Amino acid sequence: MHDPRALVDMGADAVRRLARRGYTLDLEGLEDLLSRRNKSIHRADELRAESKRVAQEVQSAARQGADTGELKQRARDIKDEIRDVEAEQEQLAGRLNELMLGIPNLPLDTAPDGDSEDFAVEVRRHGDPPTFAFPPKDHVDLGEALGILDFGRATKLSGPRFSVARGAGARLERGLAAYFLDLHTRRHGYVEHSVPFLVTPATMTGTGQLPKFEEDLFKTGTNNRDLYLIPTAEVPLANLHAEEILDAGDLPLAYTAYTPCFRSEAGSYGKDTRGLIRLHQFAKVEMVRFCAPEESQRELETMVGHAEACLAGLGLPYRVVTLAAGDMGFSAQLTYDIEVYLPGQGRYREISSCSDCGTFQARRARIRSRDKDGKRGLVATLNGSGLPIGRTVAAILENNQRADGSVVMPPALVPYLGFHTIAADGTPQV
RNA sequence: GGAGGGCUCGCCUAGUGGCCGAUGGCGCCGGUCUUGAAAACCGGUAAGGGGAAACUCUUCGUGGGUUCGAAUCCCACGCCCUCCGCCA
Repeated sequence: MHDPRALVDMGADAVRRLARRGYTLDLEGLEDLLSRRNKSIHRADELRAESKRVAQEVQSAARQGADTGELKQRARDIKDEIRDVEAEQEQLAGRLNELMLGIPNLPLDTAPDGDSEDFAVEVRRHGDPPTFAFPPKDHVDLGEALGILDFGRATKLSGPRFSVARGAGARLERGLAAYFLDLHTRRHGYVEHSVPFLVTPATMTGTGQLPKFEEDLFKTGTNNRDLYLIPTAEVPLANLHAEEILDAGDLPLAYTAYTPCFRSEAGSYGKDTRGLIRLHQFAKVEMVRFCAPEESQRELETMVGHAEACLAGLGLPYRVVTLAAGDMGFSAQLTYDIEVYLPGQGRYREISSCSDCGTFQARRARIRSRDKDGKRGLVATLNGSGLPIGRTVAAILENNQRADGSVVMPPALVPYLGFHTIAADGTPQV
């Protein structure tokens, strides 16, 4: 969310930047609504001040034994008027809030033009796509042949877009999670958290999923409580400090959590229906950082580095791209995607998304800081995947497959797995 | 699910209808003193809205209500604690 005043002051520049992501800002409408709300606030303030004065007069009149009947009547009249003005004020404030909650973050000018992934600009590449002396299989064929992935039974249990991992496959998932968490906590300075997977509407609003994207979420309504399943650990992690004032000296804060993620994938019918790429439930290690707003762009570079370290450590070829202004998430002002090479598809696919949200989420969730001089301000929030387990499993299987159908594990992972190869029959080779 | 107790400005705490946006202590910040530090003493120290500013309004868990006037009275809800039941 933006400060409505700041948006109005930015004027045409705000309109231009929002237009880059396909949002048409009605600047005059906003200005008008803001000024009407402010006038209403001012009027209500005046009336309340008057009402206080009259109450004082009643008291002093009563002390002197004078008749208070007339004064009391006047106070009652003022109260009625206050009621009316406050109702108007509430209505205007509600409309303004609703409008503000629906305006996406302002893309930085460093984000390229465009409205889809086709306009992403490559920043750098790491590693080379492997070459095979045989036609490489995709992770579904590999995983099912090895008996470590079972999509058929997942569908039996829950319908499409779910997965079951078995034996060495399940162990691979668990090992990856431990590997990523160790990397972030021991080498990158993140504090590991274990967080709720069900959160309130207010929490979902803090990070920007609500009110606009409810259809992307799974919702529960048990015992008259509306709770949503988290689509990413970014939601509980970034909201940890909602309504708080952090000590500026403690920044930056770096948090990580390993959680399942639940996404309805509404509107993606027929897209990536095969395999581990797009599921209703997947597991992910997430990174979240809180920092001073002026540090956020540098912090984003740092965080991308942490995500890259995950891939580099596993020996997976990847590239980093800057997302186009119109392709970024609602809360982001700049996003880098990391794409891993998938031999089964013969191309790079998104495996991590690292976003600088500036103060956009902090204003929604009211996450502030106070420096030594007592000066208060909003913090900046950043989030990045580091990394999703399913897509990483797919990348390892496809990149490390051998002609006989066996798969070699990345050396860095061996201590976490207890085996170095998954044999063609699915047996882990110690 | 049942019974009781609680929720005040970072923490603890005073406050049972008006001069209370709210007492005191701790903590924190600044100053005096000191070679420096500690101690002592003095001063400051909640958040938010509106306003260029002066200033003003709101907030004592949340929402309603009574009243000219509510931290204080009434109602509902939420959260926390203790005990009972159930449960991983």
